[in-house]
Amino acid sequence: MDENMSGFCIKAASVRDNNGGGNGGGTGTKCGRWNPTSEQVKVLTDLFRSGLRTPSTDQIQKISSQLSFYGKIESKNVFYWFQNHKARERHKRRRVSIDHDTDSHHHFILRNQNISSPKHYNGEVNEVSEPERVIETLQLFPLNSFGDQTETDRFRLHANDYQCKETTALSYAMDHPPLDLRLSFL
Amino acid sequence: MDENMSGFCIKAASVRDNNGGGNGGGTGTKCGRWNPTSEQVKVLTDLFRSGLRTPSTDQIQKISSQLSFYGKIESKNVFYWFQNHKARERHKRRRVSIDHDTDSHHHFILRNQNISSPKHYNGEVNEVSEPERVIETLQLFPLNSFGDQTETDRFRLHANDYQCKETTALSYAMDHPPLDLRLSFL
DNA sequence: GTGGTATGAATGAAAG
DNA sequence: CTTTCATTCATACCAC
Repeated sequence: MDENMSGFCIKAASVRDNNGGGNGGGTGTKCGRWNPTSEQVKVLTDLFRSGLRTPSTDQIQKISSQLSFYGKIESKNVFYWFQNHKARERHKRRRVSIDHDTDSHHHFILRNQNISSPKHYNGEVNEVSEPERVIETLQLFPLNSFGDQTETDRFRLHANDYQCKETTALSYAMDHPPLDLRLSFL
Repeated sequence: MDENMSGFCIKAASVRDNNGGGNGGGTGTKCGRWNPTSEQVKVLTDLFRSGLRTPSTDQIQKISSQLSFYGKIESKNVFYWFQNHKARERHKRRRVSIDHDTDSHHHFILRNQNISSPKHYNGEVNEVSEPERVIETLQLFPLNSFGDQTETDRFRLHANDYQCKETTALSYAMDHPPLDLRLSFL
């Protein structure tokens, strides 16, 4: 594949290594895409946990500037990071709750061991439960900018009806289960 | 980072052994990550072969629910399975087609468009028709360090100017850089 | 014990 | 915002 990814990969550092220390030498001197330092991740996560979800352009620039202290970073990285983090947070949340709902009928495997898999580990390792707590420093920005989503939330009153998409034969066939034959739609 | 391993698998069954029959194999799978049962793999593979590539969320949920009969499984696992399977098939395929040039035509694929800058990140993100943004919060420091581009610079962010160029606002926040704490300016 | 391979999991980047 | 793609990390398992 061609790499004209605008790129440079001068930074030989970092990997998702671990040491909080520096961007240490990493396995992957491989470049091509941003590989955040632990500190960078920490700061970003911290900001996210503080309630920042969709930083404005200004905020992105500032964050990026600050994080460049720890290593190479661009604004778009920050942008993507927040987008991904937010999206995956939601996705995960959705998926987990679905799992817990549908999870209620397989307690007996009758194979060689009953599992008793605890299906209530519900918490994220990450305390995602923090509502929209906005730290006061965040409020230094205009409240009606995009710093908080009081406005966008209003559009989300209706549940993401996301569940009523297409009803293909496939999904139809999976609905009523004759157990093993449930896969007969194949 | 923010992923809980979600679990432990007490299931001693399954292995990617090969008998398509029972989930007998049982090398005594340790755990840490999902280890699909033979039946689970079989079903997933069949689904894949029947044309299913990227199941929607509800499909994933149904599949996962069905497969939970054979052992512990989560929606996440189904999601990842399809993701990986598709990607790896594509990868193999790509590798094959690259040196597929049996004839003298070099129609290499090169479906990699050059990714220069995130053209999507032009700031159009989600402006929900903000009539006017009234800054009613006190500005401890001017946001428009470079001028009045609070609105306009949304359309240019992808420069490689990630190096800090403003110092006015920042100098406020950091008397002396305690590193992490420098982001308090947000 | 070491290395290779298959594959689960994660995530940056981008497309839709 | 949601979904998909591509790459990489991590781990289980097998072979030697």
